[in-house]
This record gives sequence, C-alpha cells and structure tokens, in this order.
Amino acid sequence: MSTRRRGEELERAILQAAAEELRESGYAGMTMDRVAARAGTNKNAIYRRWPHRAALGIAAYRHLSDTVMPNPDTGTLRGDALEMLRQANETWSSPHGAVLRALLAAAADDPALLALMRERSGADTMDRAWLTMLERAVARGEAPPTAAHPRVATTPMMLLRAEYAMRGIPSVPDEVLIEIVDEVLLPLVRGRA
Amino acid sequence: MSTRRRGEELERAILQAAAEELRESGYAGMTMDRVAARAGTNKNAIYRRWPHRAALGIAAYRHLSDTVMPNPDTGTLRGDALEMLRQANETWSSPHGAVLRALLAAAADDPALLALMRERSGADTMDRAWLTMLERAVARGEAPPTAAHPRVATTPMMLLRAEYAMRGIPSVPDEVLIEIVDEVLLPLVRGRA
DNA sequence: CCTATAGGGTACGCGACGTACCTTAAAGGC
DNA sequence: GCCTTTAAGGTACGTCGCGTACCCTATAGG
Repeated sequence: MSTRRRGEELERAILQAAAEELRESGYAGMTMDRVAARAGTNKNAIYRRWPHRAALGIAAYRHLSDTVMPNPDTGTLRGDALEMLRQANETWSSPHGAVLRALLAAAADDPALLALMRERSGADTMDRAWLTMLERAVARGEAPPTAAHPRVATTPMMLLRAEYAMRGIPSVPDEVLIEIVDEVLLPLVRGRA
Repeated sequence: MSTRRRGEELERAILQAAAEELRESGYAGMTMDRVAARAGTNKNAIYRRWPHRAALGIAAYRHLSDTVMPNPDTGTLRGDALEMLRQANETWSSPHGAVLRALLAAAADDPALLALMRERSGADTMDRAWLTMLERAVARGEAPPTAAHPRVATTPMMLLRAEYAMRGIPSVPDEVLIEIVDEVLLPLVRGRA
C-alpha cells in the first residue's frame, strides 16, 4: 500500500484539490485545511510550496480554466468587437469569473500576485487579440491606420471591467456592451483619422 | 464623572475613532476591538449600529474626506480633462486612496455596500462634473454636441481606475494620463461628430 | 544498505469577527 | 420625584482560519 506521493505528483494533487474547492466554494471558501484534507495531505506540504493562500489560489486557478481565447472574424469591426465583449462578459459572469474576481480582489495590494494574475488570466493575450482585430479593420480600410493603437485596443475591455466594479454584479446587460462599442469604440476609431 | 454618551454623540465618537484607525492603519488594520477601545466604548455599541466591519468602514470613510470636487476651467477640453485626471490620480494615490481602494475590494461582493460606496466616494458627483465639462466644450464649439454623452463622460475615469487595477499600484505616471486624454478622449470626442 | 529529504500527523498560537449576558446609567412618562 | 424602559459598559467566549512548530516515517538516490 502506502505509495506516499511526492514532488510533482503531490503538487498536482494539491492543485487539483484547490481548484475543486475554488469551483465549489469560491476563493473565500477555499481554506487551507480543506484543500489539504481533500488532497489527502496536510498543510505542511502546501506551505512548503506556496507562501500563502493567495499564491495557492492563483496557482490553482489555471487548473480551472484553460482560457480559450476567442478570435471572432465577422467581417466588421463592430461585429468583432461586440463578439469579443460578449464572450468576455459570459466568462466573467460564470462561476469562473466569480473566482477570478475574488482572486483579483485578494491580490489587489500585492503587485507580485497581480503580475501572476495577469499571466494566468490571459489578459495580455486578450489585449493582443484586440490589437490584431483592429489591424484587420485597418487592412480592410474600415479604420484609419492610427486606430491600431494599444490604448485603443485595451479600452473596451477596461470599460467592461470598470462596469463590473461599479455594479456589484457579474453580468453586464447587452445594451451596455453595445453602448461601449457604438458610443465609444467606433467613434474613437473614427476620430483618430 | 460618568456622563455616559448616548445616541448621536456616541455614534459620532465611534465614527471618529474608526476614521482615525482607517487613516493610521488602513482598512485592514481597522479592527473592531481597536475602534471600540479608541472610542472609549465597546463592540456592543458598534454592532448595534452597523452589522459588520465593512459597513462601519464605509460609514467612517466619509469622516476622512469631504471629497472636494475639482472643477477646473482651463479654457480647453484637453486642459480641463488632464487637470481632472491629475487631481483624481493624486487623490487615489494618497493614503486616502489606499483606504478607499481597500474598502472597494472589501465591498466587491456585496451590491448594497457597493452602492453605499458610490454615494460616499462621490463617484456620481464626479461623473456629473465630467459631463458639465464636456458641455462647456460643446458650448465653446470645441466639441460636437453629441460629445456630451454619459458614456463619454465616464470613460476617462474608468480607464484610470482600470489602470490602477492593472498595475498593483496607486500612482499612475503622468504619461498615462496624457495618453488617456490624447489617444482616447480627444479622438473620441472628435469622432462623434 | 543508509542517510538526507520530504511527506504525514497533529497540535497550537494568534488575531479578529461576531455574540451572549449581565450590570449600570440615563431618559421620559406618570 | 419615582420607576420602567432603553441603551451603554464590561467582559468573556465561541469560532474560524491562517500560519508555524515538532516529531515521526517513508522513500529516493548515492
């Protein structure tokens, strides 16, 4: 019997357990004791690997979602942008999103953790997707060349995130998404001519 | 001696104490026991008035800052907007801002608290200030009439807030503010013609 | 085979929230 | 001017969860 797990194997078991706790109880409910119990080990093994709960939470998050990056190509900038926002809205309002938002809040005062989050949550990849989307629009002649600017690319998602922060709640109505596109993104692109 | 304080008076003493704790130790350091001790009372009196720490924190926050709303009038939209952003940046990066951000994080999962926050932090007033700023620009003929749109008015501040969330930390370089104005707000206003 | 390393078990210190219960002062009607 | 109701003071406690300390035991790898 026995076969005491070590190294890699144990580590995966812990992350797995943590991820399940995250899914079931959210970040607030993911206690170290419960993770240890669920992984069939003890807190020692955890603290030898991660310095505190937040670090474990973030590490475990990747086990939840392998964040598929959308890459819509509807033929118009408006269509693409709306699609991106809708996908993001869906993701963020899912249980996943709740976990992610809780983690973000927990990491808010630790730059190191924040950086980790950005990596794991695919924020950078997301930004690049928006940029290439804009470049396609430029190529189609739908937008002036100067429209493919990083600041422009990140604006819609930032507005969406700010919207979450405003409302308590994790689902933004579709009208808001449309408004972000029609009242901000498109005029903005147009105005950069 | 005695003169046991009651009602109003005691309430103010508690809020005062809580505000001082907030200023000195931040929200994380504002414990119920310490507030009670500092106010020269006990937790009973506190819990009879606020259901939990977060509520007290939010209530106390107003004692910290009577949030003076800036209302720059530099003669140009660009100047006004930059001034607004700079003021906001300064506020948010002050110790005040740290408290405010901590409170926001703590209230993130409770819509009722969030609503309270919005009130107390003057967010709505801020939005109105931006809108009237835009209206002045319209009146000067500096912007098309459709530029004075709520979504436009809230965009710069939302971008600033998102910037805080991104970076860990509480001071955004001036270049970013300039970029928000030059690369987003002004083109956006122009593009709405 | 034997030793260094890492996992298992367990207990504990500590801080902080929120609650329970009783005592005591103050307000306000009669 | 008493007396009841209400609210404050005092204090102790239950609970939870993080992080740490210790000591025992299996296993890897020389």
